[in-house]
Amino acid sequence: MPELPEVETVRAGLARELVGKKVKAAPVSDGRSTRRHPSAKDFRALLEGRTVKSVERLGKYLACALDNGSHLVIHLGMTGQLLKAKNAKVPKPKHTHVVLQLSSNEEIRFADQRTFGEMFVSLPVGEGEEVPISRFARLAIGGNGLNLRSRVRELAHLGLDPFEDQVGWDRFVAITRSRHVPLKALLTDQEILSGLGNIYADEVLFSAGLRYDRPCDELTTVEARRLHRTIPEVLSEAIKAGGTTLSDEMFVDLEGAPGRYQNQLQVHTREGEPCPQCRTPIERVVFRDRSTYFCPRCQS
DNA sequence: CAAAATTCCTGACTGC
DNA sequence: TGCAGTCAGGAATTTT
Repeated sequence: MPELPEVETVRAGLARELVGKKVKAAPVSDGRSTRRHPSAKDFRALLEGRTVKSVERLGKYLACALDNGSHLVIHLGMTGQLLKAKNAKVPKPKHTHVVLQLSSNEEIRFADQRTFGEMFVSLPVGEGEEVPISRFARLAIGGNGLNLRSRVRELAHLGLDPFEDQVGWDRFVAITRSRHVPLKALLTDQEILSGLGNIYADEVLFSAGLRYDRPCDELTTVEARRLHRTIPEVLSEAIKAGGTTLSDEMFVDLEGAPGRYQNQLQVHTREGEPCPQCRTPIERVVFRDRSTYFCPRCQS
């Protein structure tokens, strides 16, 4: 459930708490969270003793640059949480799978009930090594060779990030015409656009006045431009509100505080409630095995 | 090749 | 009270 606004909220917290600190030890109690490494030992060996230089975000991924050129990459999956603790004595939350023990004696705990999330250390890209970048990511990277995609090979496949890669409407319109899928499938395909998930795809489509099942290559130029403009508008409002915490209370920031954007959702999780624009009841349909909420009157 | 379906996972909730 | 069934969905993998 963490999507771009939630991940950005966590990034800002990590930038405050982690930058300049050394990871003394990183014990792993559930290897599923470090599954990209052959064993938890390998993960620990690559991370322990390293100092964090910066914390970046691309799509729903976090990448902490380390002092030897590696990156600690984190994805929260559905239920992943990063929680700060003053010291090791503070009781660990349920489902804590990895603990970053810092030189300050503080800890960052990674808890993840459903284990869809992960952490891994990405080794530096060698000199002259070419990282294969997808067609859509190439549109995003432009002439920027310092882009995170070229420094972290595991993130090279990610499509346009609405904030990290700001493409003009003409390029965006071309992207909407490059595939023939329902609009919501386009918005949530991380290899085309990165950062949108089920919640914000619904919210963006409502704000743009477009139905989830419109074929993406049949939008008029005016409609595609409206969509292009709406994406960063909705996401930046959600970031301002600290992200969305639904009733499962799975998303919290580093301090354990929930977001506030759930109070501003226009349609998502609001089945049967009146549309904020026209008072028509919001509908819920199952689309591609996921819930989709929309206004049948305002969205076409 | 693109698009759609399946799989992973656990806790909350529903109905009997 | 217990218990089987259902639901939630990000992304890798498999199938069409």
